Amino acid sequence: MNYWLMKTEPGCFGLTHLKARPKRTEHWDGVRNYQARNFIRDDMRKGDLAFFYHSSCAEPGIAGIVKIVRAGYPDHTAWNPDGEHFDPKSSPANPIWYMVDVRLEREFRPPVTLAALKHNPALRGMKLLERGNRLSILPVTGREWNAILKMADPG
DNA sequence: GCCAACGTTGGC
DNA sequence: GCCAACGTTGGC
Repeated sequence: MNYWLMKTEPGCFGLTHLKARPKRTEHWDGVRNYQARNFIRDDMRKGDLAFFYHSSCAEPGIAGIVKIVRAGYPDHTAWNPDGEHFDPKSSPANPIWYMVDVRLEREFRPPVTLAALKHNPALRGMKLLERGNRLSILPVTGREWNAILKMADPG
């Protein structure tokens, strides 16, 4: 069982969008970075848990937890010439890009903000907090996972 | 809107 | 294979 952090822009697809989906489940498409792709394709397993992180918004932070309910499979949005995520190099025979399905498991109310994460000494060295980090999918250690869970309101 | 950091592209 | 130019990310 692995832990992850997945970034999304709430103005584009945030926790409220996922919450409104049937079974609170949606595929996580549009990853167009090879390092993130490799995590999705090779390392994410059904049953893994991930923090759902809101970026590029007024209050960046972790909005909740999702479960990987389907392991990596080809991202078909790369094959739609009219779509935002079209990539002519990708084809069903050679997909290049992959996605997983995620289901909303828990909502943090309030979210655990980036400012709070930075303030927690237990999270020193966390990849998310390293400067210049731009990866949209990041592995999270068990220690980091537990430290962040403690920061969330029990609800 | 600004800007630093980073990944990708393409000329050579 | 090098590296400058360019585009994107993402916090502020």
